[in-house]
Amino acid sequence: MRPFAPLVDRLKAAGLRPTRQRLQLLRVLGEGGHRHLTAEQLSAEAREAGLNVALATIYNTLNQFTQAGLLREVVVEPGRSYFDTNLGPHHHFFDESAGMLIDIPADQIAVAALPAPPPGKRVASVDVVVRLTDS
Amino acid sequence: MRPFAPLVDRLKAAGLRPTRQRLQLLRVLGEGGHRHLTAEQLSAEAREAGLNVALATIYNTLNQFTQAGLLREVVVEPGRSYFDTNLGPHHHFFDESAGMLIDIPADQIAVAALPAPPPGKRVASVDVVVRLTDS
DNA sequence: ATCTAAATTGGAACTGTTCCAAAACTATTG
DNA sequence: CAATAGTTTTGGAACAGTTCCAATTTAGAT
Repeated sequence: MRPFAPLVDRLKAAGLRPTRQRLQLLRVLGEGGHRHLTAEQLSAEAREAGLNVALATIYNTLNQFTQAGLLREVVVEPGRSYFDTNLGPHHHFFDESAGMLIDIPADQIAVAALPAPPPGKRVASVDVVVRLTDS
Repeated sequence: MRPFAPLVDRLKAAGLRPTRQRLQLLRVLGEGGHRHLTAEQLSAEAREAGLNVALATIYNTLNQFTQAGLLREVVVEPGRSYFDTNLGPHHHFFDESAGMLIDIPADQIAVAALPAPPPGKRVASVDVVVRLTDS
């Protein structure tokens, strides 16, 4: 059989049908540790890997994966979304000039004493972005 | 014709010519405490106030003010920028469903033990965004 | 195999923002 | 306060990233 079995299970567990495109993209995303990719970057990698996946599918898939908890969206720049394969608790350096994100392990930043959220609301996430410039 | 004097000074101090549009927008921005506005929102407020300022000028001005340190840009949503009139150190709640920002005073969030930035880079800012959803 | 619902596709549409050349303005100088 | 030079403003076109759409293809169940 194919070596896709674990990926298939991963998609099924997330409530997503294991289609060819989703499997291929999941595999590309999983290559080489934790990564931060934009839609265009993923599209380019898929093309390099010989896959041909429509850009609309890239967007659909990234959004579905995010919704399903297989990815996390990181918003650091207006007009562009990054998708993070690191699902554990952590934060980010953002190098604006390079447009690159670097993980910061959660235990290296202590966020203490969060004020209570407004009534009727609850905290969904706490995102810390440390912006970098050349020095 | 002189209730504008302090605003004129503020612009000059920032190295910006005190043009009619910049003065008018600076005044709108200064009304009613600290605020978080998008370009469209500022444009709408200006229109309501009877000013007519081109959208391109709104964008130019917001960017110039940000550059000059009269505003701060807050990135919480892909595809839309918020501009913050609160220049002091602080962080934000972001209510995604309402698209609204709420200030969190700096002393209510303790960010400790930041790791060293990569070589050749320095920390430009530390932005904490606490995302809210309905509970 | 057949069938139905879901996913993919390419392209058009849409949103927020920036760019552009022309016109209007601000500051300076005589 | 007039002429001038350099900025700023303007409306519209252009642009980037993303979403939408109708038609086609595919997955999973019968």
